[in-house]
Amino acid sequence: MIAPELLEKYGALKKSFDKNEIIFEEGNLPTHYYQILSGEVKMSNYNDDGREFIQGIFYKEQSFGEPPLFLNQKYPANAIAVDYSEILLLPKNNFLKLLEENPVISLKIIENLAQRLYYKSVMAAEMSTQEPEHRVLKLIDHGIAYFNFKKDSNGYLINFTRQQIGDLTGLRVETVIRTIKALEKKGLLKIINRKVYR
Amino acid sequence: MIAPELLEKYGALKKSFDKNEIIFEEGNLPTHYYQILSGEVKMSNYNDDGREFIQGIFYKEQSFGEPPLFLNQKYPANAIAVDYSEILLLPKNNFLKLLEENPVISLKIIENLAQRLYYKSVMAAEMSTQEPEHRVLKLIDHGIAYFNFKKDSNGYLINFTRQQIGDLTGLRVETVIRTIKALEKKGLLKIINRKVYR
DNA sequence: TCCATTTTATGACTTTAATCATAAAACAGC
DNA sequence: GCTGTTTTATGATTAAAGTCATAAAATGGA
Repeated sequence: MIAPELLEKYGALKKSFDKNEIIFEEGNLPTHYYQILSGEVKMSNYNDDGREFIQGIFYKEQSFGEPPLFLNQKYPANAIAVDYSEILLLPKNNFLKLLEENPVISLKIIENLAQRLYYKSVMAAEMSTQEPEHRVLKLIDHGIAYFNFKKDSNGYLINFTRQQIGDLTGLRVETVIRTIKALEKKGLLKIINRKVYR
Repeated sequence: MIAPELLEKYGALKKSFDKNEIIFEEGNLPTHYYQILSGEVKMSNYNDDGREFIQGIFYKEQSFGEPPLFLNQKYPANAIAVDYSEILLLPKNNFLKLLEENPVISLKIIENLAQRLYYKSVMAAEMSTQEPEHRVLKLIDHGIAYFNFKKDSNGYLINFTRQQIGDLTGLRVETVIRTIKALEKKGLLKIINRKVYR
């Protein structure tokens, strides 16, 4: 969301991450601003018994991990490359300097944080209701609006695995599979050779 | 978090709300920036069968409802006065003008949004684990850090009702009551004539 | 001070997602 | 093309929070 040229002007460097490589870890202090050039990144937590919760998935041109950067707090989650990804890293001080010298960027950051807060609010309310069908459908509809789902003749292709949907909604895979089938039976989405369309 | 004098300079007006009075409603478009002078405000959703989910509780000097204001989106939740409250209202355009002319305020807003996003991330991960004891304890510990809980000889007094804890964590009252008792038995908190201390 | 409402509390029962087991289909790397 | 891994799938069982019923204690107005 910040022009790559501007980031580079302030000293941002490109770094590549292999599939499943860790970009930063929960508990560490932030040192950089991160913006994706290509690929896909997830932020997630692992609880005591190894179960994953995905906070969010980010794609090209998106940034991630800013909140702790602004607050001088430890990262509340890990950032992991889902695919091979190229990311621009700008050291914290340079980033703050960039913001200071380019006030219009502040508004961009505000809008971005506002957007993410909005998503979390909607999902939090949805997740508290406990009904799997609600949770899954809300996630899918949010994904259509904000992730890069593509539309074809069958509708929007939801390119998440059942496992990812589970990790994003706090449900188990089996429950997601059954829920998706139930939603299909109700005509709320389509399953065409295992792929989900809405 | 923005100096009241500055808000008034840009035309903010004080408005009073009675206990349980609605400040704005889910589905409406934002028109103002809101900042609390005194009292207590909650933002919450009601699902189909009337069950409440509290997104957050705000106290004096705090602002609320900004994300949709920046995004031109409908409010995802209601704002309701928990007690009689006095609130400064600044019309949207004046607020944006204030921001534009006072760049240092932008950083304040960013920090505030970052803080709220941080809370939502932590709670989202916690709520997905499904374990009531985890959820309740995390909420309480967050409250100690960010709500105005007061410390006395017994520890921090958690001045939430069991119902409020339930509405904030997505648990039923009975479950909260039983969970709190279980946490007391484990020595993780104290119950002194029905009040919870940590 | 009295009364209505809210909050806390407890027990019995039910529902529902998690868990466990198992397997076929699809995909990815060599 | 073969093989190991991931993803989707289904059935049986279990555990745990929700639900329902009921009530005592506390609180707040009139």
